[in-house]
Amino acid sequence: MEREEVEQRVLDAAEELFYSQGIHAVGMDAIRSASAVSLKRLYQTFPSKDGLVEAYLRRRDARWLRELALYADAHDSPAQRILAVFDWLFRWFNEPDFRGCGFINSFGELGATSQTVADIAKAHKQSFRQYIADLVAAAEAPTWLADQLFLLAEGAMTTAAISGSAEPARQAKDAARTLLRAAHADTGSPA
Amino acid sequence: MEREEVEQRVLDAAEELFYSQGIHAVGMDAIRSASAVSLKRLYQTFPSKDGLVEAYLRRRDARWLRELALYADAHDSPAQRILAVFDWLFRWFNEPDFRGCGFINSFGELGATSQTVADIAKAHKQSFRQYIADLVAAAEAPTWLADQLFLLAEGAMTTAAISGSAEPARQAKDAARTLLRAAHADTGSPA
DNA sequence: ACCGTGAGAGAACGACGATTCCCGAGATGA
DNA sequence: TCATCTCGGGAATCGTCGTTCTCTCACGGT
Repeated sequence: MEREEVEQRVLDAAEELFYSQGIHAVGMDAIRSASAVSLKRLYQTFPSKDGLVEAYLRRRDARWLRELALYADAHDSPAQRILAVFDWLFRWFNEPDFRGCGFINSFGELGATSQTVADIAKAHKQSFRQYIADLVAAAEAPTWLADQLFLLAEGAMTTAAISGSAEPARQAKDAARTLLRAAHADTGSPA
Repeated sequence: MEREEVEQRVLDAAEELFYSQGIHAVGMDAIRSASAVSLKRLYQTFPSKDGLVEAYLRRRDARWLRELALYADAHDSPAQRILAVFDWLFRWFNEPDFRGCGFINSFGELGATSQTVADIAKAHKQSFRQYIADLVAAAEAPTWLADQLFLLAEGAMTTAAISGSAEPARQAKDAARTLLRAAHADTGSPA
Protein backbone atom coordinates (compact mmCIF):
# COMPACT_ATOMS: atom_id res chain seq x y z
CA MET A 1 0.00 0.00 0.00
CA GLU A 2 1.41 3.35 -1.02
CA ARG A 3 2.23 6.12 1.38
CA GLU A 4 -0.31 8.34 -0.33
CA GLU A 5 -3.11 5.88 0.06
CA VAL A 6 -2.27 5.26 3.71
CA GLU A 7 -2.36 8.97 4.34
CA GLN A 8 -5.78 9.33 2.75
CA ARG A 9 -7.27 6.38 4.56
CA VAL A 10 -5.97 7.56 7.90
CA LEU A 11 -7.18 11.11 7.32
CA ASP A 12 -10.57 9.87 6.19
CA ALA A 13 -10.95 7.78 9.32
CA ALA A 14 -9.62 10.53 11.55
CA GLU A 15 -11.97 13.11 10.11
CA GLU A 16 -14.99 10.90 10.46
CA LEU A 17 -14.17 10.05 14.05
CA PHE A 18 -12.77 13.36 15.28
CA TYR A 19 -15.66 15.29 13.83
CA SER A 20 -18.41 13.04 15.07
CA GLN A 21 -17.08 12.20 18.53
CA GLY A 22 -14.64 14.95 19.41
CA ILE A 23 -10.88 14.73 19.39
CA HIS A 24 -10.03 13.54 22.84
CA ALA A 25 -12.80 10.94 22.74
CA VAL A 26 -11.09 9.17 19.83
CA GLY A 27 -8.02 7.07 20.50
CA MET A 28 -5.34 6.19 18.01
CA ASP A 29 -6.56 2.63 18.21
CA ALA A 30 -9.98 3.62 16.94
CA ILE A 31 -8.35 5.35 14.00
CA ARG A 32 -6.31 2.27 13.37
CA SER A 33 -9.38 0.08 13.27
CA ALA A 34 -11.38 2.47 11.13
CA SER A 35 -8.61 2.97 8.61
CA ALA A 36 -7.40 -0.64 8.61
CA VAL A 37 -3.85 0.66 8.80
CA SER A 38 -1.48 -0.85 11.33
CA LEU A 39 -0.33 1.24 14.28
CA LYS A 40 3.20 1.08 12.97
CA ARG A 41 2.23 2.47 9.59
CA LEU A 42 0.01 5.02 11.24
CA TYR A 43 2.87 6.37 13.33
CA GLN A 44 5.20 6.26 10.35
CA THR A 45 2.83 8.53 8.47
CA PHE A 46 1.75 10.78 11.33
CA PRO A 47 4.35 10.72 14.11
CA SER A 48 1.93 11.89 16.79
CA LYS A 49 -1.74 12.37 17.47
CA ASP A 50 -1.20 16.11 17.59
CA GLY A 51 0.21 16.02 14.10
CA LEU A 52 -2.71 13.97 12.89
CA VAL A 53 -5.17 16.38 14.46
CA GLU A 54 -3.44 19.25 12.73
CA ALA A 55 -3.53 17.46 9.38
CA TYR A 56 -7.21 16.67 9.88
CA LEU A 57 -8.04 20.30 10.55
CA ARG A 58 -5.99 21.62 7.64
CA ARG A 59 -7.53 19.25 5.16
CA ARG A 60 -11.02 19.95 6.41
CA ASP A 61 -10.39 23.68 6.25
CA ALA A 62 -9.41 23.50 2.61
CA ARG A 63 -12.22 21.18 1.59
CA TRP A 64 -14.91 23.08 3.46
CA LEU A 65 -14.10 26.37 1.81
CA ARG A 66 -13.65 24.74 -1.59
CA GLU A 67 -17.09 23.15 -1.45
CA LEU A 68 -18.74 26.32 -0.25
CA ALA A 69 -17.17 28.33 -3.05
CA LEU A 70 -18.07 25.66 -5.58
CA TYR A 71 -21.71 26.02 -4.59
CA ALA A 72 -21.94 29.76 -4.14
CA ASP A 73 -19.85 30.79 -7.14
CA ALA A 74 -22.23 28.96 -9.44
CA HIS A 75 -24.79 31.70 -8.90
CA ASP A 76 -25.14 34.66 -11.21
CA SER A 77 -25.13 37.90 -9.31
CA PRO A 78 -22.99 38.85 -6.34
CA ALA A 79 -26.09 39.24 -4.18
CA GLN A 80 -27.28 35.79 -5.17
CA ARG A 81 -23.89 34.36 -4.33
CA ILE A 82 -24.11 35.91 -0.88
CA LEU A 83 -27.51 34.42 -0.24
CA ALA A 84 -26.36 31.12 -1.66
CA VAL A 85 -23.88 30.85 1.20
CA PHE A 86 -26.83 30.44 3.52
CA ASP A 87 -28.47 27.92 1.23
CA TRP A 88 -25.28 25.93 1.36
CA LEU A 89 -25.30 26.12 5.13
CA PHE A 90 -28.86 24.85 5.10
CA ARG A 91 -27.85 21.80 3.06
CA TRP A 92 -24.91 21.21 5.33
CA PHE A 93 -27.01 21.44 8.48
CA ASN A 94 -29.34 18.84 7.01
CA GLU A 95 -26.67 16.25 6.47
CA PRO A 96 -27.39 13.38 8.85
CA ASP A 97 -23.97 13.47 10.47
CA PHE A 98 -23.89 17.24 10.94
CA ARG A 99 -22.46 18.08 14.33
CA GLY A 100 -21.64 21.75 14.06
CA CYS A 101 -18.55 23.46 12.78
CA GLY A 102 -15.52 21.27 13.32
CA PHE A 103 -13.38 24.29 14.02
CA ILE A 104 -15.66 25.82 16.59
CA ASN A 105 -15.90 22.43 18.24
CA SER A 106 -12.16 21.88 18.18
CA PHE A 107 -11.60 25.35 19.51
CA GLY A 108 -13.98 24.69 22.37
CA GLU A 109 -12.29 21.42 23.11
CA LEU A 110 -8.62 22.28 22.68
CA GLY A 111 -8.31 25.99 22.00
CA ALA A 112 -7.34 26.71 25.57
CA THR A 113 -4.59 24.10 25.69
CA SER A 114 -3.29 23.94 22.12
CA GLN A 115 -2.07 27.07 20.46
CA THR A 116 -1.86 25.17 17.20
CA VAL A 117 -5.53 24.22 17.22
CA ALA A 118 -6.48 27.75 18.22
CA ASP A 119 -4.44 29.18 15.37
CA ILE A 120 -5.91 26.84 12.78
CA ALA A 121 -9.44 27.65 13.89
CA LYS A 122 -8.68 31.34 13.74
CA ALA A 123 -7.17 31.05 10.27
CA HIS A 124 -10.13 29.02 9.07
CA LYS A 125 -12.58 31.63 10.25
CA GLN A 126 -10.52 34.39 8.72
CA SER A 127 -10.59 32.59 5.39
CA PHE A 128 -14.34 32.21 5.58
CA ARG A 129 -14.78 35.83 6.52
CA GLN A 130 -12.52 36.84 3.65
CA TYR A 131 -14.57 34.80 1.23
CA ILE A 132 -17.69 36.65 2.35
CA ALA A 133 -15.84 39.93 2.17
CA ASP A 134 -14.96 39.22 -1.44
CA LEU A 135 -18.58 38.50 -2.29
CA VAL A 136 -19.63 41.68 -0.50
CA ALA A 137 -17.04 43.70 -2.38
CA ALA A 138 -18.27 42.23 -5.66
CA ALA A 139 -21.77 43.31 -4.68
CA GLU A 140 -20.40 46.80 -4.13
CA ALA A 141 -21.63 46.80 -0.57
CA PRO A 142 -19.67 48.28 2.32
CA THR A 143 -17.10 46.11 4.06
CA TRP A 144 -18.88 46.16 7.38
CA LEU A 145 -21.70 44.21 5.79
CA ALA A 146 -19.29 41.29 5.47
CA ASP A 147 -18.71 41.30 9.22
CA GLN A 148 -22.42 41.23 9.88
CA LEU A 149 -23.09 38.42 7.42
CA PHE A 150 -20.20 36.48 8.87
CA LEU A 151 -21.67 36.74 12.35
CA LEU A 152 -25.01 35.49 11.08
CA ALA A 153 -23.34 32.48 9.49
CA GLU A 154 -21.36 31.67 12.62
CA GLY A 155 -24.40 32.02 14.80
CA ALA A 156 -26.35 29.76 12.48
CA MET A 157 -23.65 27.08 12.72
CA THR A 158 -23.54 26.95 16.51
CA THR A 159 -27.28 27.23 16.84
CA ALA A 160 -27.94 24.50 14.30
CA ALA A 161 -25.49 22.27 16.14
CA ILE A 162 -26.85 22.84 19.62
CA SER A 163 -30.52 22.93 18.73
CA GLY A 164 -30.27 20.11 16.22
CA SER A 165 -32.26 22.00 13.62
CA ALA A 166 -31.41 23.41 10.21
CA GLU A 167 -33.78 26.34 10.60
CA PRO A 168 -31.09 28.77 11.70
CA ALA A 169 -29.81 28.75 8.12
CA ARG A 170 -33.14 30.08 6.87
CA GLN A 171 -33.36 32.65 9.64
CA ALA A 172 -29.84 33.80 8.89
CA LYS A 173 -30.64 34.04 5.21
CA ASP A 174 -33.67 36.21 5.90
CA ALA A 175 -31.58 38.47 8.09
CA ALA A 176 -28.87 38.57 5.45
CA ARG A 177 -31.37 39.67 2.84
CA THR A 178 -32.55 42.47 5.08
CA LEU A 179 -29.02 43.63 5.84
CA LEU A 180 -28.10 43.47 2.18
CA ARG A 181 -31.04 45.64 1.21
CA ALA A 182 -30.31 48.09 4.00
CA ALA A 183 -26.67 48.31 2.94
CA HIS A 184 -27.64 49.02 -0.63
CA ALA A 185 -30.09 51.64 0.50
CA ASP A 186 -27.34 53.25 2.58
CA THR A 187 -25.01 53.54 -0.36
CA GLY A 188 -27.73 54.44 -2.78
CA SER A 189 -27.20 51.34 -4.92
CA PRO A 190 -30.12 49.50 -6.51
CA ALA A 191 -31.85 46.83 -4.47
CA MET B 1 -16.49 24.28 57.27
CA GLU B 2 -20.15 24.12 56.33
CA ARG B 3 -21.52 22.06 53.48
CA GLU B 4 -22.73 25.23 51.81
CA GLU B 5 -19.34 26.85 51.90
CA VAL B 6 -17.60 23.76 50.58
CA GLU B 7 -20.06 23.63 47.72
CA GLN B 8 -19.43 27.24 46.80
CA ARG B 9 -15.67 26.96 46.99
CA VAL B 10 -15.64 23.84 44.87
CA LEU B 11 -17.98 25.32 42.31
CA ASP B 12 -15.96 28.52 42.19
CA ALA B 13 -12.77 26.60 41.57
CA ALA B 14 -14.44 24.29 39.07
CA GLU B 15 -15.93 27.16 37.12
CA GLU B 16 -12.67 29.05 36.97
CA LEU B 17 -10.76 25.99 35.80
CA PHE B 18 -13.32 24.34 33.54
CA TYR B 19 -14.10 27.57 31.78
CA SER B 20 -10.53 28.66 31.25
CA GLN B 21 -8.94 25.33 30.38
CA GLY B 22 -11.71 23.08 29.20
CA ILE B 23 -13.34 20.27 31.11
CA HIS B 24 -11.25 17.26 30.31
CA ALA B 25 -8.06 19.27 30.77
CA VAL B 26 -8.91 19.79 34.44
CA GLY B 27 -8.48 16.93 36.87
CA MET B 28 -10.25 16.54 40.16
CA ASP B 29 -6.90 17.09 41.81
CA ALA B 30 -6.59 20.55 40.30
CA ILE B 31 -10.03 21.39 41.66
CA ARG B 32 -8.98 20.09 45.02
CA SER B 33 -5.92 22.33 45.08
CA ALA B 34 -7.74 25.38 43.81
CA SER B 35 -10.62 25.00 46.24
CA ALA B 36 -8.48 23.89 49.19
CA VAL B 37 -11.06 21.23 49.90
CA SER B 38 -9.90 17.69 50.53
CA LEU B 39 -10.67 15.01 47.97
CA LYS B 40 -12.85 13.26 50.50
CA ARG B 41 -15.00 16.33 51.07
CA LEU B 42 -15.06 17.02 47.39
CA TYR B 43 -16.47 13.59 46.62
CA GLN B 44 -18.87 13.84 49.53
CA THR B 45 -20.30 16.99 48.03
CA PHE B 46 -20.14 16.00 44.34
CA PRO B 47 -20.06 12.22 43.99
CA SER B 48 -18.54 12.29 40.52
CA LYS B 49 -16.82 14.61 38.09
CA ASP B 50 -19.83 14.35 35.80
CA GLY B 51 -22.03 15.62 38.58
CA LEU B 52 -19.67 18.48 39.25
CA VAL B 53 -19.60 19.39 35.59
CA GLU B 54 -23.36 19.43 35.53
CA ALA B 55 -23.52 21.61 38.64
CA TYR B 56 -20.95 23.96 37.14
CA LEU B 57 -22.97 24.38 33.96
CA ARG B 58 -26.27 24.85 35.75
CA ARG B 59 -24.93 27.50 38.08
CA ARG B 60 -23.21 29.33 35.25
CA ASP B 61 -26.40 29.18 33.19
CA ALA B 62 -28.42 30.83 35.91
CA ARG B 63 -25.83 33.48 36.73
CA TRP B 64 -25.11 34.38 33.12
CA LEU B 65 -28.73 35.05 32.31
CA ARG B 66 -29.30 36.85 35.59
CA GLU B 67 -26.43 39.24 34.95
CA LEU B 68 -27.47 39.85 31.38
CA ALA B 69 -31.02 40.66 32.44
CA LEU B 70 -29.77 42.85 35.26
CA TYR B 71 -27.87 44.95 32.77
CA ALA B 72 -30.36 45.04 29.92
CA ASP B 73 -33.50 45.51 31.97
CA ALA B 74 -32.08 48.70 33.43
CA HIS B 75 -32.68 50.43 30.11
CA ASP B 76 -35.81 52.40 29.38
CA SER B 77 -37.37 51.34 26.11
CA PRO B 78 -37.70 47.82 24.71
CA ALA B 79 -35.52 48.74 21.74
CA GLN B 80 -32.85 50.08 24.06
CA ARG B 81 -32.97 46.92 26.07
CA ILE B 82 -32.43 44.89 22.93
CA LEU B 83 -29.40 46.92 21.93
CA ALA B 84 -28.12 46.80 25.50
CA VAL B 85 -27.77 43.05 25.14
CA PHE B 86 -24.99 43.68 22.67
CA ASP B 87 -23.38 46.27 24.91
CA TRP B 88 -23.34 43.69 27.64
CA LEU B 89 -21.71 41.20 25.28
CA PHE B 90 -19.10 43.83 24.49
CA ARG B 91 -18.24 44.22 28.16
CA TRP B 92 -18.13 40.48 28.58
CA PHE B 93 -15.83 39.97 25.60
CA ASN B 94 -13.48 42.53 27.09
CA GLU B 95 -13.05 40.74 30.37
CA PRO B 96 -9.47 39.52 30.53
CA ASP B 97 -10.37 35.90 31.10
CA PHE B 98 -13.01 35.76 28.37
CA ARG B 99 -12.73 32.50 26.49
CA GLY B 100 -16.00 32.30 24.60
CA CYS B 101 -19.34 30.93 25.68
CA GLY B 102 -18.87 28.18 28.22
CA PHE B 103 -21.83 26.31 26.81
CA ILE B 104 -20.70 26.40 23.21
CA ASN B 105 -17.27 25.28 24.39
CA SER B 106 -18.66 22.49 26.53
CA PHE B 107 -20.90 21.40 23.71
CA GLY B 108 -17.95 21.25 21.35
CA GLU B 109 -15.96 19.29 23.86
CA LEU B 110 -18.55 16.89 25.26
CA GLY B 111 -21.79 17.33 23.34
CA ALA B 112 -21.12 14.28 21.22
CA THR B 113 -20.42 11.99 24.16
CA SER B 114 -22.57 13.38 26.96
CA GLN B 115 -26.26 13.77 26.46
CA THR B 116 -26.46 15.66 29.74
CA VAL B 117 -24.01 18.32 28.63
CA ALA B 118 -25.72 18.59 25.26
CA ASP B 119 -29.09 19.03 26.96
CA ILE B 120 -27.85 21.70 29.33
CA ALA B 121 -26.26 23.64 26.50
CA LYS B 122 -29.46 23.40 24.51
CA ALA B 123 -31.56 24.55 27.45
CA HIS B 124 -29.21 27.44 28.12
CA LYS B 125 -29.46 28.64 24.56
CA GLN B 126 -33.20 28.28 24.61
CA SER B 127 -33.38 30.42 27.73
CA PHE B 128 -31.24 33.08 26.12
CA ARG B 129 -33.31 33.00 22.97
CA GLN B 130 -36.46 33.27 25.06
CA TYR B 131 -35.09 36.28 26.88
CA ILE B 132 -34.48 37.98 23.54
CA ALA B 133 -37.90 36.91 22.34
CA ASP B 134 -39.48 38.60 25.36
CA LEU B 135 -37.63 41.82 24.62
CA VAL B 136 -38.69 41.61 20.99
CA ALA B 137 -42.28 41.03 21.98
CA ALA B 138 -42.15 44.04 24.29
CA ALA B 139 -40.85 46.07 21.38
CA GLU B 140 -43.85 44.88 19.39
CA ALA B 141 -41.61 43.45 16.72
CA PRO B 142 -42.30 40.17 14.95
CA THR B 143 -41.07 36.97 16.55
CA TRP B 144 -38.71 36.11 13.74
CA LEU B 145 -36.66 39.16 14.65
CA ALA B 146 -35.76 37.40 17.88
CA ASP B 147 -34.29 34.50 15.94
CA GLN B 148 -32.17 36.82 13.88
CA LEU B 149 -30.90 38.78 16.86
CA PHE B 150 -30.13 35.55 18.64
CA LEU B 151 -28.00 34.36 15.73
CA LEU B 152 -26.10 37.63 15.75
CA ALA B 153 -25.37 37.26 19.44
CA GLU B 154 -24.25 33.65 19.05
CA GLY B 155 -22.05 34.49 16.11
CA ALA B 156 -20.52 37.35 18.06
CA MET B 157 -19.68 35.01 20.95
CA THR B 158 -17.86 32.43 18.87
CA THR B 159 -16.15 35.02 16.74
CA ALA B 160 -14.99 37.02 19.73
CA ALA B 161 -13.61 33.85 21.26
CA ILE B 162 -11.77 32.59 18.21
CA SER B 163 -10.52 35.94 16.94
CA GLY B 164 -9.70 37.24 20.40
CA SER B 165 -11.41 40.55 19.76
CA ALA B 166 -14.44 42.26 21.24
CA GLU B 167 -15.32 43.97 17.97
CA PRO B 168 -17.91 41.36 16.98
CA ALA B 169 -20.16 42.77 19.69
CA ARG B 170 -20.18 46.16 17.99
CA GLN B 171 -20.70 44.65 14.57
CA ALA B 172 -23.57 42.58 15.89
CA LYS B 173 -25.09 45.62 17.54
CA ASP B 174 -24.97 47.56 14.27
CA ALA B 175 -26.63 44.69 12.47
CA ALA B 176 -29.22 44.41 15.23
CA ARG B 177 -30.08 48.08 14.88
CA THR B 178 -30.58 47.63 11.16
CA LEU B 179 -32.75 44.57 11.60
CA LEU B 180 -34.77 46.29 14.29
CA ARG B 181 -35.48 49.24 12.05
CA ALA B 182 -36.36 47.01 9.14
CA ALA B 183 -38.74 45.00 11.28
CA HIS B 184 -40.48 48.10 12.49
CA ALA B 185 -40.75 49.37 8.93
CA ASP B 186 -42.28 46.02 7.96
CA THR B 187 -44.97 46.19 10.57
CA GLY B 188 -45.53 49.89 10.16
CA SER B 189 -44.48 50.74 13.71
CA PRO B 190 -42.49 53.87 14.47
CA ALA B 191 -38.70 53.67 14.22
C1' DA C 1 -8.35 10.80 80.40
C1' DC C 2 -10.90 7.63 76.86
C1' DC C 3 -13.55 6.38 72.87
C1' DG C 4 -15.77 7.11 68.65
C1' DT C 5 -16.48 10.04 64.82
C1' DG C 6 -15.04 12.39 61.02
C1' DA C 7 -11.45 15.06 58.89
C1' DG C 8 -7.17 15.68 55.92
C1' DA C 9 -3.16 14.06 53.32
C1' DG C 10 -1.91 11.44 50.14
C1' DA C 11 -1.03 6.57 48.57
C1' DA C 12 -3.32 3.01 46.06
C1' DC C 13 -6.20 1.10 42.52
C1' DG C 14 -8.05 0.26 38.04
C1' DA C 15 -8.88 1.94 33.55
C1' DC C 16 -7.47 4.08 29.57
C1' DG C 17 -4.69 6.15 26.07
C1' DA C 18 -0.35 7.45 23.42
C1' DT C 19 3.61 5.49 21.98
C1' DT C 20 7.11 1.85 21.55
C1' DC C 21 8.67 -2.81 21.33
C1' DC C 22 8.74 -7.67 20.14
C1' DC C 23 7.72 -11.68 17.56
C1' DG C 24 6.51 -14.43 13.86
C1' DA C 25 5.41 -14.53 8.78
C1' DG C 26 6.12 -13.61 4.27
C1' DA C 27 8.85 -11.60 0.56
C1' DT C 28 13.37 -10.89 -1.65
C1' DG C 29 17.90 -11.47 -3.38
C1' DA C 30 22.36 -14.19 -3.62
C1' DT D 1 18.24 -22.58 0.65
C1' DC D 2 19.33 -19.14 3.68
C1' DA D 3 20.06 -14.49 5.49
C1' DT D 4 17.77 -10.25 5.60
C1' DC D 5 14.29 -7.03 5.53
C1' DT D 6 9.65 -5.38 6.27
C1' DC D 7 5.32 -5.56 8.01
C1' DG D 8 1.13 -6.60 10.78
C1' DG D 9 -0.67 -7.86 15.23
C1' DG D 10 -0.76 -6.91 19.48
C1' DA D 11 1.60 -6.95 23.99
C1' DA D 12 4.39 -3.87 26.88
C1' DT D 13 5.40 0.65 28.80
C1' DC D 14 4.61 4.84 30.83
C1' DG D 15 1.86 8.45 32.30
C1' DT D 16 -2.60 10.40 33.64
C1' DC D 17 -6.96 10.49 35.78
C1' DG D 18 -11.20 9.30 38.36
C1' DT D 19 -12.19 7.24 42.44
C1' DT D 20 -11.38 4.74 46.79
C1' DC D 21 -8.76 3.45 50.74
C1' DT D 22 -5.63 3.85 54.72
C1' DC D 23 -3.49 6.05 58.29
C1' DT D 24 -3.16 9.40 61.48
C1' DC D 25 -4.95 12.86 64.25
C1' DA D 26 -7.97 16.38 66.47
C1' DC D 27 -12.08 16.93 68.90
C1' DG D 28 -16.64 16.32 71.58
C1' DG D 29 -19.01 13.80 74.94
C1' DT D 30 -18.63 11.10 79.15
